[in-house]
Amino acid sequence: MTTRDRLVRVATKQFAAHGYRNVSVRDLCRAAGANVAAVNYHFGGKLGLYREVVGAAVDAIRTSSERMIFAAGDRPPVERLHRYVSAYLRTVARNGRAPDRARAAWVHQLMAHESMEPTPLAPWIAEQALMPRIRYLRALVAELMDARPTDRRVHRCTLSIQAQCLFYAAPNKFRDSAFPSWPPGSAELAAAADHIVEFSLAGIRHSAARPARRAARY
Amino acid sequence: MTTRDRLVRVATKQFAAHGYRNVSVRDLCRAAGANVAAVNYHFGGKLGLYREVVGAAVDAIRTSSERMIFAAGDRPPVERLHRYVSAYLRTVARNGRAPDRARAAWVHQLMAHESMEPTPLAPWIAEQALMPRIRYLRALVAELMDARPTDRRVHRCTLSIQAQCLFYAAPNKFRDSAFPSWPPGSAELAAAADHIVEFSLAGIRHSAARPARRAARY
DNA sequence: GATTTGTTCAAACAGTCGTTTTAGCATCGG
DNA sequence: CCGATGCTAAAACGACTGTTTGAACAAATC
Repeated sequence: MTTRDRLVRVATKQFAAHGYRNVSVRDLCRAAGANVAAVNYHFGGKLGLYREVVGAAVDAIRTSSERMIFAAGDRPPVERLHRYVSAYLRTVARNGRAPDRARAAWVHQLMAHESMEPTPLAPWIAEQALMPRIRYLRALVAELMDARPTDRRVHRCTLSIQAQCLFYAAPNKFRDSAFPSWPPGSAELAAAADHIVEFSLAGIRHSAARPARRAARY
Repeated sequence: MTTRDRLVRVATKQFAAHGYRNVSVRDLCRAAGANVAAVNYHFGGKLGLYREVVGAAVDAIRTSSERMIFAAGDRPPVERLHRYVSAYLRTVARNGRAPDRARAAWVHQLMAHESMEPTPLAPWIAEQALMPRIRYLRALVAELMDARPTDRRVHRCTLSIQAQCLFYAAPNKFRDSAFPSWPPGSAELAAAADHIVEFSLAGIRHSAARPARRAARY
C-alpha cells in the first residue's frame, strides 16, 4: 500500500477519534510509517489531508442516505421511519457484517468533533451530508402527522427523533458510564431502534392529535 | 477584582467554549490582563485552573439538581418529569432573569467538551454531577411505567428523554444550522419543554402498555 | 527602618506544532 | 549513459506550548 493510502487510513482513524486539532502530523506519520514531510507532499498540508478524510465521510453519508431513501421507496411512512432510525443506529455497530456496506462509526465521530469544534469545512459538511437527511426525516414526520413540513410541531418531533438517533451515534464518554451495558451489541441495537420508532410514533401521534398550542397546566 | 478571580472568570468562559486542550495559558492571561506566570503561581498549573473551573461547574449542577429534586417533592410524577425537563432546558437560555440562580450554558458546554475529549477529571465529574440526575430520572420513569428501575424498557425510555434534553443543552454547530430559528428564545424553550414532556409521556405510556419484546414486524 | 511575605513581571526554559528545505533515492524515457 | 520524474529522507525553520526562573515591587510585620 502506498504511503498516501496509509496516511489516509491512519488519519481517518485518528481524526475521527480525537478531532482535527488534537491530532499532530508527526503522530500520523509515525503511525503510518511515513516521513513528516509526506503529509505536505501528498496533501499540501494537514488541512489537505483532513479534507480528504472529510470528503470520504461526506460521500459515505450521502450515498448511504440516498441508498436508504431509494430502498425505502414509497413504502408506508411508518416503515420508512423504521428504516431511517435503523440505518442510523446500525452505523455505530462496530461489527457490521458487510464490510463494504458498513458505514462505520468513524463517520459520526468525525461529525461530532466537527460539530463541537468546527473547522472551515463545517458549513460544507452540513449542507452536503446532514441537510438531506434532515429534510427527508422532516418530510417523513410531516407525512406521519398529516401536517406541513414547516409546522412547528413537525420541527419539534423531527428534533426529538434526531436527538435520540444522535445520542446513539455520537461518541459520549458520560453516556457510556451512565447507561449500563454500553455500547450495545447488534441485537440490543436493533431492539433500541425498535424502541425509538415505537416511542417516537406514540409521541408523534399524540402531538398530531392536538393543535399546536402552549400547554399551561403545569 | 484580584488576578486570581479574573483568571477563573476568563478561564470559565474559554474552557467552556473551546475545551481544555484548545485553550492556551497565554490566551487566558492576555484576556485576564495577567502575566503568564500567574496561572502557575495561583493554581499550580493549567490543570489546577481547570480543576477550579470544573469544580464550580460540578457544584452548580449538583446543587441545582438537589434544589430541583427537593422542590419537586412528592408531587405527581408527570409534574416532576416536567420540572426535570424544564430545568434542563432552562440552563441553555442565555437570558436567565435571576442571575444568581442562572446555571448558565457554560456548564453544559464544559460537560460536552469533557464527554468528547475526556481529561483525567472525567470519571469524577460523571459520578458527582451526572449520575445523580440520571438516577433520579430513571426512578421517575420507572414510577411512570410502574416497572422496576432495572427494566430495560425503563433504561431505553430514560435514554430517549435524556437524549432530547441533551440535544438542547449541548452546543452543536450542525443543529444550529439544520433547525430553523435556533437558538430558541425563552418562550420557545418553554414550549419545547412542554413538547418533550408530552412527546415522551406518550412514548412512555406506549412502552409501558406492552411487555418488553422484540418487535419483528418491520 | 529593616525584614519578611504575597504578588507581579519580563525573560527564558525545553518541548511540540505545521511546514520548508535540501539532499538522496530509485525508476523511466531519451 | 543521461537527465527527468516521483517519492522519501533527515534536518532545520519559526511559531507556539506549559512551565520555571530571578528580579522587582508593595504592604505588612517585627
